[in-house]
Amino acid sequence: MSRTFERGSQIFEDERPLTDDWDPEELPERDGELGHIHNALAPAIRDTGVGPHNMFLFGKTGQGKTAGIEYKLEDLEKAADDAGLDITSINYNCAGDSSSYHVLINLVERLTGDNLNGHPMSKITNEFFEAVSDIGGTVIVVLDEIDNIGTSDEILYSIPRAKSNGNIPDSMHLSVIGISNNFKFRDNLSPKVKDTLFDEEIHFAPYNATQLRSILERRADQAFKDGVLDEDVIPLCAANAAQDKGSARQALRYLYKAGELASNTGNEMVTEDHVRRARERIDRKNIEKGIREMTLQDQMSLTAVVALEVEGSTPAKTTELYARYKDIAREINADIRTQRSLRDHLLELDLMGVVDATKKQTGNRGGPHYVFEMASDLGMTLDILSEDSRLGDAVELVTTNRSIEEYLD
DNA sequence: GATCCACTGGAAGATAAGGAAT
DNA sequence: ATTCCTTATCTTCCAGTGGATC
Repeated sequence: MSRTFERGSQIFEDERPLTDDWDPEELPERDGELGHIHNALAPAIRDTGVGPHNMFLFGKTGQGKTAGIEYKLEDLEKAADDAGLDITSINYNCAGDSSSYHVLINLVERLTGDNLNGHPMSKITNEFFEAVSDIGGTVIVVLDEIDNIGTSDEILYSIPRAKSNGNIPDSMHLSVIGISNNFKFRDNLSPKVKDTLFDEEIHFAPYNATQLRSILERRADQAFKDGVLDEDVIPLCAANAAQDKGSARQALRYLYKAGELASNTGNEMVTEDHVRRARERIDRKNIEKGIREMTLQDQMSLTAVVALEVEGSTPAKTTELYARYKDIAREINADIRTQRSLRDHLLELDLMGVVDATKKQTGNRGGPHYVFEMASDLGMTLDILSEDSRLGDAVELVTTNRSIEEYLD
């Protein structure tokens, strides 16, 4: 069977609004947060001696943090033009930089064209402030995904203090806006950075199903041809994403994939069934990626949860999981860690969203303890784990145990 | 209501691996 | 090649928690 490539689509009018790098024209679902940002930026336009406040935006991925700040900065620059004020924003994404040093080098390269890699930190810092001084007026540095710099947070300290340290002229303003989806990063920052940086902390809470629905509707309007979406398609995508992470990005992926499935198979309508299949594929990809990137210890911990889940004995306590974990580690000849360590791994898996950890205060012996169970799809997880070259044997053992038990029943 | 117990959470120190400096 | 530094990951240890038990 041979297919010819065809121009145009029965389904899509314009696919761009469904992709990650689309800049939305409005964000009504984020009115509250945008209001906060507005207030924090407002001093720049008032021009009464103070620059815009430093800000820290945090919230999980796909909550409109980046889109929100870009949206307000655009507003601000327009207002500055009208008012004849000199305001410049520098947008920088720290993904791929592992320290303040890297970030500064790349910022300097972007501003001056010189790559100063290898030079001492102090020279690079000076070079950066000189470049900023050349721009003059009000300069706002936006550092997206700032958590990548880990604990080397000098840059977050030096930018807010630039004026009082005499690095830039008194006549100008320099502020920094940090964006992060990692809550731990915020807690681990050094106290002096917290002092200087957090004039404003703005939290982006996950979208609920209704909000996701209106976001999807707006994008779908532009992306799809009229009337090709079954009426349940958008609510289903929204509900699925809301239940999981509350991420707009995720909801859009479901919708886009569903559209592609319909388009590729020559259907004229996108149906609920397409959404279901799109979701299965995307979720499986996500779980696969997550598991592949785990350390062996994480994978074995997960296998232990899977094993007990298969037997129907979840939610299970740490001790029960530890016994199973030891069996698994022995089976594949891996190092056996302590129970304390396993607990940390299990809690780590909880953060990733693969398993669910619940803290209980009751129990036949009292005192606090955790119970763990699977959060992601058991069948898919089992499938993916058993494909692993090393863990496969252990997984087989787990499933064989089940068949023996079923036999005994 | 004192004591017990299974578990937690945090700290301190050990160990290994990777990178930079010498 | 060797030494030093940093970072990540574990282990060991132990006080703290709070319902169960006597």
